[in-house]
Amino acid sequence: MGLTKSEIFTNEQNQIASLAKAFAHPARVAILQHIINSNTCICGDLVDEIGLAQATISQHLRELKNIGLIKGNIEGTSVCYCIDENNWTEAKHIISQFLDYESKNTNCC
Amino acid sequence: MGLTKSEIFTNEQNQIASLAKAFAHPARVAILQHIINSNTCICGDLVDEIGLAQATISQHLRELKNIGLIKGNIEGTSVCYCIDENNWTEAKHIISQFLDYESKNTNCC
DNA sequence: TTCTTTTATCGTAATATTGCAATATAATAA
DNA sequence: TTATTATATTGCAATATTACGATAAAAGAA
Repeated sequence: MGLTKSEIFTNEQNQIASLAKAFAHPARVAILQHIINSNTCICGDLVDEIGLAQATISQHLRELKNIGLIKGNIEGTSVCYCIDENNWTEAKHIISQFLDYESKNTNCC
Repeated sequence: MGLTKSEIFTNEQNQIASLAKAFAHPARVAILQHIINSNTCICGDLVDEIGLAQATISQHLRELKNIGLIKGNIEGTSVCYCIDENNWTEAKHIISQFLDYESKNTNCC
């Protein structure tokens, strides 16, 4: 047990859940907000601004990169991270569509 | 370790992460979609329609109820679950606002 | 009352996540 | 070359999540 039964759900359900999981930790939310709001997006800056160890930040960055929300460009010894705009927009659409429902069941509950 | 350091993040960051966590499992996405799309929202129907044990569905329902996305009304021996429209709308706004960013850094990366 | 139905909770095993020290890797500087 | 700097990876401990059988609780039926 303890293993999510992905195979019994639709691709859409699994995709929504995967995207939501990327946003489901405050450190990753903070990382994304920092990348969005600052003009620089150097990994080391994130370590300074967020109070977590370098290894931890790097791990969260990898998760965000794996799901495609950010991408990293090597600049000398540093890495500049930024939002992958295409994937971000797609993610926004998928989640918005899921959240955007018009109530039909005014008689229920 | 293994404990999220909530205290180093803003309330907004923690709130976004908590909401996202509710959507971060396909079973909960499926439950919400079923509640939204069907006219009935009886717990037992969800157990039949989704291929998970009754205890597991009940556990997911509790998580969704705890965060306020759904509410349950007792109807005889069954429980009718439905979306908490006010909280759902609020959650939608919080997440949409987070996802809705206009790119400023065309020169970055 | 007892039986049935429905949902919730408990207990537990398996797996996943979080966090960090230590270390490895890669690029540049001296 | 050897240092230095920045990031990634490894390994591990602590905690959280997922899933389900067993059982409890609550309401109605017999």
